[in-house]
Amino acid sequence: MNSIHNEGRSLSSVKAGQTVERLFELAILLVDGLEGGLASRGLTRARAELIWQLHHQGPLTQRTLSQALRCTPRNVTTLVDALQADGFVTREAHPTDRRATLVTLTAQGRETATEMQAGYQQFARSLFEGLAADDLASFAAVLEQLLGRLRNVASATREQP
Amino acid sequence: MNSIHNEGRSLSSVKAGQTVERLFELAILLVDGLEGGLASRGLTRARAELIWQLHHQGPLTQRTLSQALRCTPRNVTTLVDALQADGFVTREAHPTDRRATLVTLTAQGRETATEMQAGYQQFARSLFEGLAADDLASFAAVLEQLLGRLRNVASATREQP
DNA sequence: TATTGTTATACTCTATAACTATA
DNA sequence: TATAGTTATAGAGTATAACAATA
Repeated sequence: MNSIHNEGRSLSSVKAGQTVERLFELAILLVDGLEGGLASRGLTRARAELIWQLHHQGPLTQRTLSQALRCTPRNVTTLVDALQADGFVTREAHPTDRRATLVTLTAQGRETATEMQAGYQQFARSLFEGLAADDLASFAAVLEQLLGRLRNVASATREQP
Repeated sequence: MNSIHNEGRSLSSVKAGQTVERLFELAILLVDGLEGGLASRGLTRARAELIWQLHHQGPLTQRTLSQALRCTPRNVTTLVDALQADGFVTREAHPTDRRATLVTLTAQGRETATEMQAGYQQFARSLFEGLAADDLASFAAVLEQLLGRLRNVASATREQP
């Protein structure tokens, strides 16, 4: 008797658990796939994110980069060192603040960023290829809801950890 | 004129790109949230995954663990060293193969695994709370399709990198 | 001869703390 | 005094290669 009474709730609960499992699996596959593509260009995820920021925002100080990447200034030093050694970025003098350095993409860095962007869009198209527009739209809508909840949790956690 | 002709395809393409961006954001939030919870128990993601395997499959050799975790045997040595030092696992003699060691959860390890599982289910319920069963079902269906594609890509990449 | 786990070594990401040059 | 970036040091995950004990 209880089984009938609880059926809806139990099923939803099980479904929710399974779906979260799938979401985690998806997360892992996405990140792994991304890193595989980056490795073939001699990049790691952290270094690629730095290039990505510069590509979208133009030259930035290391201070700004450390905030954009949510890591310490010391960490940015290491990343920029590596990217500079591999020819992706240069350190330029800041026009008005002699303490700061402007990290700037080289031609090679810009080319790499452009390739990453193209690969990303190609990946997006192939992932959803053949999916009905309606299905994509409703999937995206639920995804947006989930993201809203998660962003709230994340920002609350950052403020009061 | 071209804009009308291409509208459907362009819109889908844009939507696909946006949705992939959201998927990546979701992946990051999921992993970050997970790691926050683990850190409060003195665990890292890699160590938690090892505990998770033992919890679901019982005592395993390090060889088997290295395959389950997709990392080198050497890496497993480091993880087991750390987990053993913190009291989560022990190394036991293999009953028939004197080369192998069986990594086994301690009482503390089992308790931690149980807590992780409870937290995971709680998280799953709260993430989907209030979402209509239909929406959840169709979301899960699309998710399953995407996973199918990604798994193919991933396994193909592993075999011919 | 093949397999299990280890020592040795190295690279990457990350962090805190102390310090230099500049604002 | 505060800020930008560095040196110094450390922990964690990961990898390859060489080696021991055992199968």
